Amino acid sequence: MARSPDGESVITRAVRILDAFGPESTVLSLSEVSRRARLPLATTARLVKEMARHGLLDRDERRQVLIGTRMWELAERASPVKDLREAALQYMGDLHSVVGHSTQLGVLEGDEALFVERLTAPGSVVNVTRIAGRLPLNASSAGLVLLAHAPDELRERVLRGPLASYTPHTLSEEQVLRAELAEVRRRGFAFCPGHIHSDATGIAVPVRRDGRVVAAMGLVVPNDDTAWTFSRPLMLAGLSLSRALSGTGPTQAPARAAGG
Amino acid sequence: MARSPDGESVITRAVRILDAFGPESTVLSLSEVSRRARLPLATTARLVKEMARHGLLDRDERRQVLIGTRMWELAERASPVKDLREAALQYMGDLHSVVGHSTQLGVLEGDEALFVERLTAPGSVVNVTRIAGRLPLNASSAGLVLLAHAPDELRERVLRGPLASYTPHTLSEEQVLRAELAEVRRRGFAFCPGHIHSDATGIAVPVRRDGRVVAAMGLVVPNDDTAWTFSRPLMLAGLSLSRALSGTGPTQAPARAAGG
DNA sequence: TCTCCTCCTCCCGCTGAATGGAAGAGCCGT
DNA sequence: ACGGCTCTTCCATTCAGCGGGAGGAGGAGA
Repeated sequence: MARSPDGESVITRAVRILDAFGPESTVLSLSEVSRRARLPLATTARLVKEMARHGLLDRDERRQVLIGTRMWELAERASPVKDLREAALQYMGDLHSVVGHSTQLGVLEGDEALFVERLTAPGSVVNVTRIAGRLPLNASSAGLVLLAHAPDELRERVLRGPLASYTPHTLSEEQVLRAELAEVRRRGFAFCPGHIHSDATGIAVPVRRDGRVVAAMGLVVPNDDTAWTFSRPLMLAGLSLSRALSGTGPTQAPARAAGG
Repeated sequence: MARSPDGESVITRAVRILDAFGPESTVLSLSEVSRRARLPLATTARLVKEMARHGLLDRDERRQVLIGTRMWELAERASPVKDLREAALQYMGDLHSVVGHSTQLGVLEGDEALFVERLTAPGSVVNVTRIAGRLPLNASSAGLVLLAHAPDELRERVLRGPLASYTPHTLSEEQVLRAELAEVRRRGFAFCPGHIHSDATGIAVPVRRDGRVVAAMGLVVPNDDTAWTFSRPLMLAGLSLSRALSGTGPTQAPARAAGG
């Protein structure tokens, strides 16, 4: 939408600039931003200046660029995720203290699972998720739950699209995945032994607000015979959280179907 | 910077749209957004559509507009506030469990104190702060600490500017405020009995990263003779948190001086 | 049922803000 | 001193953004 050769709107470019930052790259030089965002340096400089003027970005004493506090404020003040996290945190805490393994909460964002909250157990099995981190829908237990209850259009798109694979156990074939999604819906939870890491089992249940699945709460436990036993407390916690979310809040946490 | 009569860039308008949302207005109709952002309806519609395309905004089944999850992700993934909150939360928790009153963490953002974390005590005295909420620098205890250690340019601007007043005890005169800031620096904490609400006393200490004040940790306790006694545990918690923040992290949480 | 109102989307011609190559200034290590 | 990096500034070009207004959809009231 811009008069540039590649035809992009200012907002697209601004998002690309914000996207240049990540957990491993919180502080970037202007040219690093330019390279990561694939934008001409002059354009990057102008946009960064403008965004910094509004506090979306910040520049330290060395003129390095970082995400601004205002960005956090705008996102936090009115985000539906905030309600969800606050409501979920106590139930996640209870669950975490009972089962003693990593507990996490994921929502559907684009065509992936976005993890919005996590409680880690010291010395637990490997856990690749992190707050504000993403995992493919077909590979993670939370992703399977979200995918199983997603709008048809999104589910079909993901099923047809390329499916990520972490281990030999990852569900990366359409028919197998399709069958498992039906099983997840029937059984009420997703059970993923070794799907992401061979030593870990992911289990996840749907979290509903007024009947609609808005998130998935999950556990990461050791991949052994006892893994199944964690499904019952997890399901209970999921039902409790769903009950707490339903009926009261005017705000709906939407499961976005629209892609990029 | 835009060709519109009022001369604003696209980014300015986008921020104005995001600013239309708040804790009391998380879900808005398009025309409400248009009115709050003071933008023509057609312009608002176009920008909202574009922003929703990138997940910065979302639209529910009734076409109502709300903040998108992507917004939260972009802010959370790389924000310096994230580090600060995560590091602070355990010390705040300890403090909270020892003193049994509301505990909060504020940073300097623009010309105000922005509260980024809070632990509330059930049945505690009134506490007007909320997460992602703001208070004037001269009125709140956290604000006084931040102002006392702010760059000269910012401090002088605030001192000269209009000073908010909540109660007769609010420091709303330049000379009184100036003297108190010196006292805050000397004494090491801010003590604000009845400055915001006559029943409550705010106390706050600086939180430093590598010597630089990056935040203020505060308590809200009853406004009585015992209030002073809370200053010592608070100072201790502040020193512990500062020590935990210093020396390790590569990221600096910048105290923005530039205004809007 | 009809009217009135508000809500929203789409159309479309105008125009000046955004663009990005290039020039130049600064900084560092060799 | 020099090559290689950084970043800022300049400026002619031009198309993305603009927003008034038409028109459709939906809901409340009569």
